[in-house]
Amino acid sequence: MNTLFRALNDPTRRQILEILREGDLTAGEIAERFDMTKPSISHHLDLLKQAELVSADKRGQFIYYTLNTTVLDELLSWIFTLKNQ
Amino acid sequence: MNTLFRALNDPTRRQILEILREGDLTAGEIAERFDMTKPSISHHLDLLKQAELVSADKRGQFIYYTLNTTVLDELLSWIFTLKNQ
DNA sequence: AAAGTATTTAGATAATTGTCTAATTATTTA
DNA sequence: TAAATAATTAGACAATTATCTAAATACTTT
Repeated sequence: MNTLFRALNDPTRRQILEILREGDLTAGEIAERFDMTKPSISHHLDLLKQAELVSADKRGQFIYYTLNTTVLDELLSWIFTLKNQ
Repeated sequence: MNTLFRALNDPTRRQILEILREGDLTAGEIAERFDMTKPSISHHLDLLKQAELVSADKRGQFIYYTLNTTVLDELLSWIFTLKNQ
């Protein structure tokens, strides 16, 4: 849970997840959408990957990133427990 | 959302929320349950209050803290949107 | 009013985090 | 094989955060 919350605790990373909801993108395509250097985006992608919120798939020269929402189920049930629901 | 995620991004604060799920407690009672000084707990309570995850109710010399899960609804719908559900 | 209890505020410090530039690795194409 | 392209890794730096001790505020009880 710690890694998950840490990953979610940044607006850029949350926006990356929202963008990936529309479909897979390469690291470069993701970086294009932000006013930030590629190494910075690469670092954010790494944290998202650590939390298993995205998976990286290398195809030739490119690395495609895919949203992975499975790990959010754990978060959902934590919230529901808090809400006694 | 930023304040909410920031508040949730700490194991002590998440544990405070879990404890308050069982019922309201004073700041001192909360602090007793942690191996941490009262000022540190007070600081954590302040961040939870900023995120509106708890509310503070002063009764005489004591301040009772109450869990407030309403703000979690926003988080739930953000997660559901990500999951396309 | 003074002493005691509950809690917060202030200020300091070490650790973590987000960002950058420069360098490196890996792949493709001329 | 050399040059170009995609992406990461390394290293530095400023900002933020978690924690502590000491001091201040607020209320209660004697």
